[in-house]
Amino acid sequence: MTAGESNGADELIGTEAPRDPESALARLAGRHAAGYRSVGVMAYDIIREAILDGTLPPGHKLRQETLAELIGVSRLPVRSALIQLESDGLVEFHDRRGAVVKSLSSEQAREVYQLRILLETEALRHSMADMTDQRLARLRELGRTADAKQEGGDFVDARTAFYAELYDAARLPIQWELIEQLRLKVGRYMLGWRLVGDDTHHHSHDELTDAVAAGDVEQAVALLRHHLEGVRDGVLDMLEAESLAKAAPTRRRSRS
Amino acid sequence: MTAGESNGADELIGTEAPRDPESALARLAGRHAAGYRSVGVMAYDIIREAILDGTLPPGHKLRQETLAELIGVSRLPVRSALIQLESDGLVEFHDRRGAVVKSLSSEQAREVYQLRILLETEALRHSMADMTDQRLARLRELGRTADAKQEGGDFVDARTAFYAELYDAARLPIQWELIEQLRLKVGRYMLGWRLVGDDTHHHSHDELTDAVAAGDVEQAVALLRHHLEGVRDGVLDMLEAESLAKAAPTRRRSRS
DNA sequence: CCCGAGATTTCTGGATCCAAGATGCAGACT
DNA sequence: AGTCTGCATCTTGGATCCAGAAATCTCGGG
Repeated sequence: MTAGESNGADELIGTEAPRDPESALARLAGRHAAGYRSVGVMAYDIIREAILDGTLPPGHKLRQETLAELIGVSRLPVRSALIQLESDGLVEFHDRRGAVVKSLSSEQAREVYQLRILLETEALRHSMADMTDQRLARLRELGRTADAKQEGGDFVDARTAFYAELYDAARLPIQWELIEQLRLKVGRYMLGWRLVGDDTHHHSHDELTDAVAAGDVEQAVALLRHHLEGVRDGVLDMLEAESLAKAAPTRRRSRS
Repeated sequence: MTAGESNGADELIGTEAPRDPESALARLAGRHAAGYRSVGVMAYDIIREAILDGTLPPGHKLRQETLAELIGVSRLPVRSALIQLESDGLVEFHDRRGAVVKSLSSEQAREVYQLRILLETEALRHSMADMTDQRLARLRELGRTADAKQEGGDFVDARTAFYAELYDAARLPIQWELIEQLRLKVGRYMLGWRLVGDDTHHHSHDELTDAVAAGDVEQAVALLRHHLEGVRDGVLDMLEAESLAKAAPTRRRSRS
C-alpha cells in the first residue's frame, strides 16, 4: 500500500469492517488520545481494546515499530503494554521474533467456561447471601441494559458492569479478578456470539435478576450455569467457523 | 512472646538472616548469573525469588536504579520485570512513585485459600479420573520428598512439583495457571508456615497419595481441603505475628 | 519553637541510539 | 535444476540520555 493513500483511508473507513488493522487502530488511538497519566497504560488500553474487538485478529504479528507510530508514542511504552498483555494471556512472545496475538483453541475455550461456571456460581452463592435492595435495584437496571444491547461496541462493557455489580456483594476481589481474567481470554470471541445466539438467552440477565431477587439460590445458579453454557457453545461454534475460514480463506481480489 | 525478641525469631527463620536486602539480593543475582536468553527474564526471576523468599519484604520500596545495579543490568529490564510482577500480583505500582512489594491482608489470604480449595479440589477430582500407575509412582516419590523437606530453600519447589504432578493428569492448563497464581500470592508467607504448623500435617502428602492410589475421591478431597485449611491457618497466624511485629518494631540502632 | 513555602535533589517514565540475532533472498556449487 | 550457504536487511532487546514530577530539606516567618 502506498503511503499517500493512508490519509484518505482514515476518512473513508466509517463502517465497522476493520479490513486493515492499520487505520482501524489509528481510529482507536484517536479515541483514546487524551487524559492519560502515562502513555504506557494508554498503549495498553488501545492494544487491548484492539485485540478484544477483533481489530487485531488472533495470530496477527505485532510489530513494535508499527504499533508505536500508530499510537503515536515510542516503542518503549508499547513494549510495556505487550508485556502486560502477555501476562493477561492475550499475546504471546516468540523468543527473538516478536509478539503475536494469541488464539484460543476449542479445548482452552471449554476450560475457560468450565472455570467460569465454577468460579461465578460460587461467587453468586456468596453474593446472594449479602444482597441488598439497593444493589438489587442497580442490578435490575444494569441487567436490562445488558439485555438490550445485543450488539454494538459497548456490548461487552454492559455485561461486565452487570456481573461486577452482581458479584460485588460477595466482596471477593481476588475471585473477581480471576473471573475478569477468564472473561478477557474469551472476550474477543464473545463479540461474534450474537451471530449464533438464539432468543433463549435474550432475557437471561433479567431472569437471573428475578431469581436473585426471589432469593432462590439454586434457581439463580442454574440460570447462570445455563447462560454460561449457552455462551460457551456459541463461542465454540464461532471458533469452529473461524478455523474453517482459515482452512479455506476468502479469496482476496487485487486492488485497482 | 514479646516484640523485643523478634530479632531472635529472625534467626530461627532462616539459616541466614536477610537483614539488608542489598547483599542478599546480590547473592541471588550471583546464583542466577549465567545462562539466560534475555536479561529481562533473569531480572524477573531474581526479583520474584527475592520477594518469595522474604529477601524483599512486603512494603519494601523497589527502586529501579538500585535493583538494576544489584542485578548488574540497566533499568530497562528491571522495569519489564516489575511490570510482569505487577501482573502476577506481587508488586504494586504507585502512580509516579515507583513500585513496592505488595503485602497480603488477612482477608486476602483467606480468600486465596478459599479459592485454592475450590480450584484444587476440583482439579483433584478431574485428575483422579485419569490417574495412571506411572504417574502415581512419580507422585509417591514427589510426595515423600515434599514431606521430607519441612524446611529449607527448595521447600516450596518440592511442594509445587508434587501438586503439578498431581493435577497434571487432569490436563487443565489454565486451571493450573490460576492455581499457580494463587500459590504465588501466598508463597512468601508459606516459608514461615512450619514455625506454627503442627505434626498433623507432616505426612499429609503421603496420606493424600494413599487416598489417590486407593481411588477414594471423597477421602482425597477431604484430605486436600484439610491440608489447605491447615496451611491457611498457619499463614494467618504468621500474618498476625507480622502485623504485631510491625506495630511494635524492632529497636533501630544508629548506624556508624 | 513550630509551621509553611520554596528550592534542590532524587527518582520515575519516555525517547533516541546501538548491538545482536533471525529471516529471507540471491548466488554458487553439486 | 535443486539445494546449501553466505550476505543484507529487518526487528527485537538493551543501554544511555533527557524531561517532568514528587519528596525532602532548608530557610524564613509567625
